[in-house]
Amino acid sequence: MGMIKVDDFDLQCTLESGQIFRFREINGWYYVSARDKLFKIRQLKNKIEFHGVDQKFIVYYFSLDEEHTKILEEINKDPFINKAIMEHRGLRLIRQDPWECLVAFICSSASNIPRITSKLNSLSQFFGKKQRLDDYTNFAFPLPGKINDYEKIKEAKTGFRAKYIFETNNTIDYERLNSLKTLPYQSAKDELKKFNGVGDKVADCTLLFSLGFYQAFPVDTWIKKIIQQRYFNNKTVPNKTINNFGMDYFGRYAGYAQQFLFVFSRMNGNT
DNA sequence: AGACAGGGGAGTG
DNA sequence: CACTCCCCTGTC
Repeated sequence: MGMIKVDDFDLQCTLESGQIFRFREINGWYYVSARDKLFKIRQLKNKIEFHGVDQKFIVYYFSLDEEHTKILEEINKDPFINKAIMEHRGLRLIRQDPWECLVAFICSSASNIPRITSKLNSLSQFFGKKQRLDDYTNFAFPLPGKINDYEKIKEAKTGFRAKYIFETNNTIDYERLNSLKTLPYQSAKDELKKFNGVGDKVADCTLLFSLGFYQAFPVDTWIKKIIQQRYFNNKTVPNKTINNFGMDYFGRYAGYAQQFLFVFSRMNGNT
């Protein structure tokens, strides 16, 4: 158990911003599954309280050690992004496990959050180890190599993504994933895109959420919508154009800008 | 009730 | 680049 004082951190906004999928709120606590870890956490004003992992992990996982103020200053390029930042002050990027992150975003294609959660929980249940915290039971996310039964993967309702997950599981390991951290952005992205089921968006999510590439600017339909509306005079442009624009305009922490815009766009509906 | 789209990607042309 | 299909589920 532990308790930390935090500044500029909003637990709920961070957890519910579409970065991670395996968490659940019970009686004021968030129970969070992160690869092989299961912990619970809650926020009371500027304090967070947690059980199940040590403080070092919490600080790392929720990016509490970063120069947050400086990052916000760097991406704060205009009144609109400023508004998005102010409305969702405390939103942080989570530092995920790269393997779980990659599979999660392969599952995300043409899907939505509840269904992604369902797929990941089923995969964990079928291939991972059972865990318990208080009266809450869940399953650890299986290691690479463990998600090796194609029929079971289908059973997790992964649909056409089943073959992608199966192939990726059989060819990837942590050494290969972690080695991507040392590559330049574009090379790391190209490497990820070699996996079936991984295109620009899934690669960028994996790079941003789990491999430390803060310049990555994932383009999904929400980001496409808001960027076109605010920066392209509401004209339809290719995703590649939006990707390039985001990285050029917001700079080395473009991924943070993307996260604020994503939450802002979703909160404000599809108008 | 059946068509349709949903926080992409691959395979075509 | 534009277009279609991919599996599945909830929705109108």
